[in-house]
Amino acid sequence: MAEPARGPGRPRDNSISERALTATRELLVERGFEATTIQAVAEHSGVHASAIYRRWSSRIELIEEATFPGLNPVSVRPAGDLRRDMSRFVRAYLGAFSAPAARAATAGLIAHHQTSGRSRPPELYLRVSARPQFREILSAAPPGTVDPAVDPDDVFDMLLGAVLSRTLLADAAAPQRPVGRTVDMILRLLRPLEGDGAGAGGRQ
Amino acid sequence: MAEPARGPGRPRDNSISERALTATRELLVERGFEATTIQAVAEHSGVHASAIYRRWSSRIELIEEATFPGLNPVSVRPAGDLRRDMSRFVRAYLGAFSAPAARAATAGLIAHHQTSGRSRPPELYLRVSARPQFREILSAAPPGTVDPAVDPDDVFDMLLGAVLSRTLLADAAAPQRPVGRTVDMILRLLRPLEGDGAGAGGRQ
Amino acid sequence: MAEPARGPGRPRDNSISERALTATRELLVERGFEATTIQAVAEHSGVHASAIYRRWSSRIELIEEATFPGLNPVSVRPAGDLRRDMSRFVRAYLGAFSAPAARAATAGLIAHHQTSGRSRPPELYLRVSARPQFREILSAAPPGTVDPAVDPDDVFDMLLGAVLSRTLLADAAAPQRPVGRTVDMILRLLRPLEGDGAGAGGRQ
Amino acid sequence: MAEPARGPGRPRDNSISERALTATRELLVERGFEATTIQAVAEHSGVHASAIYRRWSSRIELIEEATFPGLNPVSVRPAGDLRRDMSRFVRAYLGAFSAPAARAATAGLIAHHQTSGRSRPPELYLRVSARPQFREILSAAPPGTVDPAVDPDDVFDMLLGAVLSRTLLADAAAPQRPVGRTVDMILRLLRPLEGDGAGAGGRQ
DNA sequence: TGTTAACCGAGACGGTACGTCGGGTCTTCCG
DNA sequence: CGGAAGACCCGACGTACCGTCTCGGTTAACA
Repeated sequence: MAEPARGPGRPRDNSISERALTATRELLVERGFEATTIQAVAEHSGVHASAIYRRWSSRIELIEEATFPGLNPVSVRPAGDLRRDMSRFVRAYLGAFSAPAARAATAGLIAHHQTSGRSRPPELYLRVSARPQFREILSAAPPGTVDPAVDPDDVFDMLLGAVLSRTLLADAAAPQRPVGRTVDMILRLLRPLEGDGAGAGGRQ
Repeated sequence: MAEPARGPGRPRDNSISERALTATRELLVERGFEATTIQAVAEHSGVHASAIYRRWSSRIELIEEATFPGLNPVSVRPAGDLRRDMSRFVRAYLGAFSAPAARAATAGLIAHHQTSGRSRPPELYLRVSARPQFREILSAAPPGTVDPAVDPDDVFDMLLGAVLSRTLLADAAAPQRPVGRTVDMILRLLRPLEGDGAGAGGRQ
Repeated sequence: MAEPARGPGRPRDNSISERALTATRELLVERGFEATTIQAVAEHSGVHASAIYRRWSSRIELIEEATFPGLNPVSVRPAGDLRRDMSRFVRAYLGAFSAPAARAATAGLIAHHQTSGRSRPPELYLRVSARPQFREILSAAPPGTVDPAVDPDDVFDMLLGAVLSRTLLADAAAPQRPVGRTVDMILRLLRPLEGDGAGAGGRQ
Repeated sequence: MAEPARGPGRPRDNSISERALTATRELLVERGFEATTIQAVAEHSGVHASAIYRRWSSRIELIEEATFPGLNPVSVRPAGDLRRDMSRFVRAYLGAFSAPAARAATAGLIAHHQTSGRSRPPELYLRVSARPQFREILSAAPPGTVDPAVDPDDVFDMLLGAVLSRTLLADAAAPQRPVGRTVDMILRLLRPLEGDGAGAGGRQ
């Protein structure tokens, strides 16, 4: 967004960045995270490796930008209709991780960030901007729609299951579970208990 | 399990395997998945690298055996009390992933298996023997306790969220969310809808 | 020499050339031939590398100009007094190589010119204008002073030993052998043999 | 000489060392010192670069061993006949530097050792074991043959001129000046002055 | 009591990727 | 047009792991 300052010196050739990012995504899909080395990207894209190092300080940063550019996967204004809002949110949230390259990269990125430097918190990719958004949607829901006894964070963790099970674990070739089913599950979790609330949940 | 044939020749020194596995776990915790190389394990354990290659054909196999030996994380006989059975199951299931070394290895192993060889299906570590077990518990529940409209696989995916969010994303130093909360969530999902069942779930 | 045409446009800043050459000499002395890269000169002098490339087409040319500008190390008119003429010549000749920067550069320049391009003949730095001059001095010597059986080139080669042993091989910190000793050696070589000339030299 | 200890572990493949050294010499002659990189040696010899790094810690060490193995160029027992002894010595000494690969490497090696580390003194290649040897020959000469007023080191420096002028400066294709001429020059330097010794050389 | 076969350590081997640095060329902005 | 800045391709550098291999030297079970 916005040209990068444009000072003196030869400007960067944008097509080089694009070629590198595209090649990165292709390699992620075709050969996987481990094989997506800077050398391989250079060879596959025709860009010289040093031009890649000039832009990204490591292969991790390259892969991050190729798969999660900007890092703001979800941005939905709640309208007050719980099912409708949730449906849009889940669709957008899942969408950020459903691109083939993102699917191929997520586990590797998490593995990397669990350890080194902790430059970015490991859960960045999955929670950032999404968890607050999720809470916002719940706040906007009509009174009586959401059980106040339920912790939104607990529900959000459940939603993560749907995301990660599709992203990391499901066979890439298999058909994805439809999004609507996941929304139903979330709504089930939020629904207030009838009667006295002594049914399933309540303790602990 | 079962001694390895025991023909002529010098038998393997079991203490070497143990030292290697222990060092592997220590390195996973202290330095993370990427830094847990065979060379590092050799150096840290005092075992020579070739003795490690004699036992495990790659660093991935070494890490797998060090963190998920046997690969049967859960084994619970359902007793028919849904809350009680589910509580024991979730506790056992989470337990398999809560060891520090397993936490440090899971993402890396998933990343590896997403691609290469597909020797083992990627979701192995998380579903194997657990998904059928989960269904079994639901089957054993008293009639009327579990909504027949709910797909057990959808619920299981939600449970994965609780597992993975603790395993991969949460800060290792932060306190873990208590297991009971997760069990409540699962039971909420399974609870039949009052009235006609056309409430929250049903469409799509 | 002579201003460079002075057409339209901004004239060259001469101080830049000087700063670069000075920095080159300093780097040669402080860090040696290999470390005297164009990048290092740019950094050390505050002159941008591209301004250096505008003036010299390679680092070799830069170093050459910094250490042997003009390439006419010796220029002595012989007066006919052999010892006096030779003394002045040797002093001037050695002087051309005794500057610290020249000492540090000579071997590297020779190594470069042995191979590449042969743009300049490799022995340039050591013989050009000096070998003819040397012969001239011998011609100007009074008859009977110089043995006609001696090949001036052979003697000049010997003189090179004194030069190179000081330039390339002697420890920079060690005291230099005095010039007079070298002159004595040269004169010994030139002195005619007494008697029949059947003494030391003569055959071959 | 003498097998290299033969400890445990897989022994080194000697043919690899030989192939590398041979390729190094070939590249020195054909492409020169600067182009004799470890990569080029690897490619030209078919030996993998890592096998080269296992034996030599830098390209300088590789080139040193390829051109001056053992570093004892001269080893002559003086017999007491000055001309004969000197002739054998000069022949051997020149021989050490006359191999085409040595000619191509010497200047570069000197340039390198002038600076870095000073692991080996720069003049090593030219003086080691030769300067003492030279003095020994002079000592063994019959009395009256060598002028005691002459400093052997001064004479040796002159000899270096003959060596270096052939090694570094002469065109590789040109015919070499015959060795006998150089021996004559040396003997001229050593010859005692007739009469009182106050002739050509004396003081200063 | 030997054989024999597998173990163990050590370390060489050909590979691949890493990230850095220097080389020259070229392109842009500013004075 | 000169000068600073910096991107561009290129290639060498030396390090670290990978997984395979060949050794010399144990160490047991078996004949």
